[in-house]
Amino acid sequence: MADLARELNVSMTTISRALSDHFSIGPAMKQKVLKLAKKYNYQPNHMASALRKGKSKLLGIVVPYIEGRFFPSVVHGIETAASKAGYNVIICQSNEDVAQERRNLDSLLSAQVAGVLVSLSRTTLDHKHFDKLRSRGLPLVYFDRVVEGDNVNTVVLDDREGGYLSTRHLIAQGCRHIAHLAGPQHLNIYKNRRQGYFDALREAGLPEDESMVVYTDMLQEQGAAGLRQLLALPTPPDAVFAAGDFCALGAMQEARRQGLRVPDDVAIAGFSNESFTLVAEPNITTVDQRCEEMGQAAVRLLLEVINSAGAAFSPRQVALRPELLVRASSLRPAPAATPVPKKVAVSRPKAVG
Amino acid sequence: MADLARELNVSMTTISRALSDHFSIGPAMKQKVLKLAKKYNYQPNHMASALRKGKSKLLGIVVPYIEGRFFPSVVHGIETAASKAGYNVIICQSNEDVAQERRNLDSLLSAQVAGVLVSLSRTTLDHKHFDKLRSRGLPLVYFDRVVEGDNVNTVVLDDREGGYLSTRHLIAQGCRHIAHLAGPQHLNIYKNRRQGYFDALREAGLPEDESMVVYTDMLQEQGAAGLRQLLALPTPPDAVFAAGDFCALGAMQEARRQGLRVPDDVAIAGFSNESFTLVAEPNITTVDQRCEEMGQAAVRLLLEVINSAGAAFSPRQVALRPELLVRASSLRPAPAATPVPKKVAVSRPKAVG
DNA sequence: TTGTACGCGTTATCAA
DNA sequence: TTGATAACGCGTACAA
Repeated sequence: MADLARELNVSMTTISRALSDHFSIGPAMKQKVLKLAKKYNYQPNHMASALRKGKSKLLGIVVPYIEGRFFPSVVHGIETAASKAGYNVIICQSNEDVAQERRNLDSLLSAQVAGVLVSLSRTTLDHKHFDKLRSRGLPLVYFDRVVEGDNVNTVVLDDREGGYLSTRHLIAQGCRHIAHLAGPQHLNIYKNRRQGYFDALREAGLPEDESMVVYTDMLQEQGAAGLRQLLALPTPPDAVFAAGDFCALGAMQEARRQGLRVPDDVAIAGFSNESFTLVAEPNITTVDQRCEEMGQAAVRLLLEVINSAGAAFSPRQVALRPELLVRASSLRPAPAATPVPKKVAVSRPKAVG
Repeated sequence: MADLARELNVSMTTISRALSDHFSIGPAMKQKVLKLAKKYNYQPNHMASALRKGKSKLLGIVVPYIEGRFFPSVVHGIETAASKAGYNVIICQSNEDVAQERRNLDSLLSAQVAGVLVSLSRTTLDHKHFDKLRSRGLPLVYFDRVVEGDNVNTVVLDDREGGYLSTRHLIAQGCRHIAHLAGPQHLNIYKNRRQGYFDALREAGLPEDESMVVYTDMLQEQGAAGLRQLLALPTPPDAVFAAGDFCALGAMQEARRQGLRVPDDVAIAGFSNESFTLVAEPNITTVDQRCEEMGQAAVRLLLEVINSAGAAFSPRQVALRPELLVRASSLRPAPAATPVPKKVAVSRPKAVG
């Protein structure tokens, strides 16, 4: 600060230059300043700097909530990547409420963040409120729960591929009547998981039967109820692909209540790699969502947009490749009785960015 | 901004007063300004305001990491409470590393936060680096992993009480040889859980036997190894109180591998209310840590310090009351054979703030 | 009730 | 290579 300038009999300009590693500064002077700064343990005021430069080192995050396995892990990835790049993160929760989401955006706007990372609330149907960011030129990246289209920056798991891999695995285990416990179809993630399920069935020449699909909100009880409903069909399923682990757990518990063996009588696969999938008996087959990678990819993309400052940046959509984790709940005792059907066009994974 | 002032032919001062609800402002004028502000959707610049007033609306959080059940839930509570009070939160991870923790503090200092909430890293042995905050008059509250002493603000779970309740419950179930899987004793939480365990034994007139305590890092495998070690004793335990759920899970799995029935042959209780405790078979008895309440209490305390601005504030230590969740893993078929010993002095819960 | 003038800490611009 | 000056957006004495 001014103290340093006085003590060294130079101007504040010189101090500023020394500290910010400006090119026009003598190495000798620079060392002197830095040394004295240490001694007084000078702490730069990011606010003043941001105010002057119009650029802060803050990123905003808006998530529906910070709980469960997914969002905390993504936030973990975001914070790690941001911190590495010299940014701090401000975190906001929308509590699955659009109105709150709107307030979050205003709040971040006021905090002068350099960019925003968003995962949409469940009740967000239109996204006019994000135009406010656009009009201020604030870089924006959606992750996981995204706005669809090619004029936005997004980072998602390739959920279709996840559903595809999972269902294909069940087919390879010899299952021929595979049911699906689906989630709310207005969310891209559940829509795509269902699509992957159908893609795998079609590829294997199995019927795409809507009566084998039960729509739920992915709750544990709904998984149980869903399976009950499916078992009452003329041809009950010999496998279930659930779009979420809680739902899969509910189904598995219900199966055992009904005296069925898992995976022998009915194989089960979930989605999300919740920690309890390794605790349940039998361990539940699931799909890992690469939470941390998603956070890091989102930050990487956001920083690219920020650093492209002005230079027209064409929006990018990144899809991460999911990982199928095969566990006991879907592993038939006499495995691979049926060879894996060979891939055809429809099975190609989407481009991975 | 200036635009509004020009449009209304008044000074910026007037605008400022209208927006900040100053007392000396005409209601008519105030309405006009607010209306125009909406129209232009004016967004206050918190940085400029903070710079001018020397007070920001930002709180800093430093946690070891954002994963698992505990920290995300506390952060959830913190963000909720802070947001309600008009604050935003900046979150930092120390990754269990003191050096990183130090950098986090510098970072928050530079961001001009109004106060800091900290849960210490595992490798933090001294805490001189927090003096830097003190010397700048920055309010500081520790939570969960705290500095001990009465000259700091802390919010913790009453871990001693948790250990006590858990052990007392096992005794009431008729168990007489109760072992303890303990955690690193330099962390207050594990030290206190162990203390509660001993308190309950003493109260019931049972021997306090160090050979029944195995020290671990609370990992699942260590729980299994710990139980193996205990079962090799001349008088093997008929119950185990583990200071963490992962450890309890490992012990339970090991018990079943050895052909023992849980809880009949050995009863098991854990700590933390991890979500898998409800998935494991049998469900695991555990202690809920009131994560969200902890976050909210920490924010409440921090805001008190902030608002006491200058007025000498005497540090406070808050302890939250834990909740014992009794599940099948510790519930003997013929329960309450032994009456609960009556409480004596040592069993009194500590004051709850 | 309103306006004027200045300063918070930093940096960009221009001149030396 | 360095210095003087103004400005970022807002809030607050003080005067009107």
